[in-house]
Amino acid sequence: MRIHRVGLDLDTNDYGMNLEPSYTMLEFDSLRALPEEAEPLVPGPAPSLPPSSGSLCSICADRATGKHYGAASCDGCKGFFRRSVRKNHAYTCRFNRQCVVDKDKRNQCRYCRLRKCFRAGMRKEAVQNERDRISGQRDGQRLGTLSINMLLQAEASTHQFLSSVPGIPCNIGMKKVARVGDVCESMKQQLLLLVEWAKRIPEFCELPVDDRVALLRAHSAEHLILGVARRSLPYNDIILLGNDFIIPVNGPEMEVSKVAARILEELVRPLRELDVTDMEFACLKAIVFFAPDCPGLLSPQAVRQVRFQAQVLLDEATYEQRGRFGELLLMLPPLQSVAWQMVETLQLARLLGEAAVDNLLLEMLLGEGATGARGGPGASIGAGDGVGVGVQAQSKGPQQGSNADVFSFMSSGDPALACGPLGAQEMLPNQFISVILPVPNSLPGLPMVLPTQTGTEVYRPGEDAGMAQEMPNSMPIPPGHTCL
Amino acid sequence: MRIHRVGLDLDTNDYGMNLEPSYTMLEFDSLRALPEEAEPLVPGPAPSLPPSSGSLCSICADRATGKHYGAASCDGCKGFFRRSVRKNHAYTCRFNRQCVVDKDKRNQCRYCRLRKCFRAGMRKEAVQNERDRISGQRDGQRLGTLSINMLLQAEASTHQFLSSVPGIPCNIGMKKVARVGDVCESMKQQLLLLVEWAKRIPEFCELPVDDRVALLRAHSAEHLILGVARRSLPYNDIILLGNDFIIPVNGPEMEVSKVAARILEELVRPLRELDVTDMEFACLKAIVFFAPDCPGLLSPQAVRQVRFQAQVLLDEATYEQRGRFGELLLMLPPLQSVAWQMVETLQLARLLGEAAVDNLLLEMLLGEGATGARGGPGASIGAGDGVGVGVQAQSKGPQQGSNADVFSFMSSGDPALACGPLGAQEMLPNQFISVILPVPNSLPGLPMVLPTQTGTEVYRPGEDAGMAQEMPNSMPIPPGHTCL
DNA sequence: GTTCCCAGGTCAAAGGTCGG
DNA sequence: GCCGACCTTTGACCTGGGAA
Repeated sequence: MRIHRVGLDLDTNDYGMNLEPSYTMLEFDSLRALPEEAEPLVPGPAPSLPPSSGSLCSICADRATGKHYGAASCDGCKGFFRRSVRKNHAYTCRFNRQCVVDKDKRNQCRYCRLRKCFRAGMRKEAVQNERDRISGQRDGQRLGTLSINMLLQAEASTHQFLSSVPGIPCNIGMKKVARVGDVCESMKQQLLLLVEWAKRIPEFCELPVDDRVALLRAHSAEHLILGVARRSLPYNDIILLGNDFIIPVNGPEMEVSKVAARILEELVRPLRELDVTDMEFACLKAIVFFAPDCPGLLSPQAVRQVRFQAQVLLDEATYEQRGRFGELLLMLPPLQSVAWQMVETLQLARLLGEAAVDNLLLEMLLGEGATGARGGPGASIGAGDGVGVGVQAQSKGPQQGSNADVFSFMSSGDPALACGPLGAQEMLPNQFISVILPVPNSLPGLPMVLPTQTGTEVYRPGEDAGMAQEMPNSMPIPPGHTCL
Repeated sequence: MRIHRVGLDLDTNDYGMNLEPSYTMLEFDSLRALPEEAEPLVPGPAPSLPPSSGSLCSICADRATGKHYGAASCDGCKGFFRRSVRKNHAYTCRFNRQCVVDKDKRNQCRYCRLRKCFRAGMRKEAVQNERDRISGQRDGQRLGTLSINMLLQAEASTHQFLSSVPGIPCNIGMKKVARVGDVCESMKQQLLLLVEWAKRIPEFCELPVDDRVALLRAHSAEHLILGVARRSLPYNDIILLGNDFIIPVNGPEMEVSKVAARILEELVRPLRELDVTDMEFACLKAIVFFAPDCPGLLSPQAVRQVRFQAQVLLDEATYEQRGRFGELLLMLPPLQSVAWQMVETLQLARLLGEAAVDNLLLEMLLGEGATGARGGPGASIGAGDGVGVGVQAQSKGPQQGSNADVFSFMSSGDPALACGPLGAQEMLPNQFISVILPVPNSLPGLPMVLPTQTGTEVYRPGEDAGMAQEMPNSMPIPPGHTCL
């Protein structure tokens, strides 16, 4: 703005350069050469002098609304000048370039009108670049196909079984200290909820079944820890399990309490200091889940894309606080570290006969052939010694009767260290798939918030792709319509 | 000048504006450039402007009028931020949320402008309601002292011993395949360079000595992997060690090659796809290094602040590409995972008697009482069985003769799993400290890139703070001026 | 007291909108 | 698609309070 004023005369000069020398309107020129006080004089044949009412448009003598682009002008000439300059219009005069430009006839010759704008002192340079639109339509945060709302819904669906509302502290004096069996039971519950959660993510459902299994196995321990950390946000010296048991940092089970202490110290505390929100948690969970490094993935690029969307969603959900996005993502290495210690502890407890480890836990947390074992502690303890052959048939989960009967998930005799990053998917047991991928029968009627989306319909090439259909809002997924 | 102008004005009169705009533009530009350039030189009413380039708006690079809401900014961005916060505006980007925000284009996307305001450090809370001021809210929000240039310099200092320039592929046909001893030798070299690197970071030098030791130990394995991944960026089927040996993915040492394969697959490949820059590497290294979760830290908050600065630097360095910052940070969990597998492999090789592991490696990679062991594979193998008591005295490192003689780093009989997160620092061996913390004598004369900065001078409250002095450019750190 | 910094505010003149 | 009456946003400039 300041520069405009300083350079005003010079700016005007420039306009002279591209005007045709054949035409001159000397009377106007002489006016322009004078200081700006001369402007109100109306040039040319206009007989009626402007009385006293201040400002007339120096182009068309209409009422001026102020100075625009260097000349007192009306809104019409202002807009005309802006449009002409913006679009770089090149008009031609159909007559003799002597057209009268006044309020009535100003639209009869654009060439002469624009020329008069310049002569009145309007400057090209005063027209700015296009700006952002004013009328904002919120499109909601969506990127690709992933949306915050969808993640929040998926998250909400896993809280329906909770006795307490997350984030609301309960009276912990009422709660019992978990024994090893309680811990395992809670873990199993949470793993089943993780499967339910994943099924709510359309991007997950569209993956090949082997990839779905691989993703579910790969970071299940981290999801358990993430969940317990979130649940424990209101507390200081205990962590709260999903089945309402607690683990005190100074509890009787040394190893377990040490994991609890790390959860509190390395996860709960920083998360509480950040005051992490539901949206952020939802994004973090998806980021952890869609790990493209997970071994044996058939379509790692698809997974990478989903994670990319999730991390950009988190970025956008946190952009109001500098550094917040980074701090949240930097929770993930300690999350991984704590998760591995948890698995190690579980492994140890199992080896010492302290814990009867459920098959689902065996498969998802301690199983080999997937990331959970590779490089993690599961690799070092118990994986190379025939663990997992002796099978306990248990299906005491309250939710959808687990039809896992017998696992025979030992396949290669490799020591876990030697487990390569690829080629693991073909040894996934069918039973495992059947455990974690049942059709969700009569899910509670969570409204589908995205009406324009195709809901949870699934494209299954070669199978029942033709069955894909639009689902109405607020309708539960019908029985038999599989997400997978 | 005035005559000139009049002449141009005459020209103005009748040229059609549709003729040869390019010519005029050039003419105009040359004219207009003069006053603009001359403006700052005018001594007249100029209010003591800082003549140096110090005050640019950190959002749009226009001239800043001071700090506003936490960030150096111009009046435009200041007003924009205030209006946006006051009215609780929710903008939408019409493009890809990557819009350039500079002086010319700052009005083209309000979403991206507001986002950049936040990224530059503006805080909602600094905008007040109505007229009432929040008393005593004079918040420094002191942005740290960490700078990209300093990190780049520290990084450069560790490349001085390299035979090949990083990033430039060499003829790998000339290189020898590493045997286990070569690998260990390279690791030791790199660990010593890590110590040198750390000493170049003033923030590191200001930490208590115990914290310095803890940080050096905590993530040394990750630094080795990060370094080797970077070095191997140009290659496909080998990784390149620091001592110029290579490890092929299909080499004779199965376990080693498997780690190499993971490095290539999970780190080198994504890093190459991102086309990671030196600046980004430097930031990542600092982010990994300053890990506040590292156990036994006396001043975790100080470490956390340094890491915060580093991650904000990385964020700012990657601003142009949406999602890039997140993708870079998401390299860290696989880095940790691969590092642990590497340590596990080393541990295994040592137990099997295949490798003679140097004391430094023992201490920094396999040592207990620090993060390296906690939750990682070092915890599962070899830590609980008396390993580490039998000590080999080796000091064959070519650089600065390692005066590490005997370690006795077993202290508590705890099984590794039980290693608590706190209270580990008092059992650090003095020898270790003396190995890694010598005063750097006569460092090579790397030019100080930031002339206005205070170089590497150290503020040491209570000690020799008075000695802090401006150091001239291109002057090596004088002998006896310790960073530690 | 004086100066500086950074909150607040103002309003001319840019911008955009959208029925005609 | 342009026009232009009508509305919003921008930012240069200003005021004032508190701290040094």
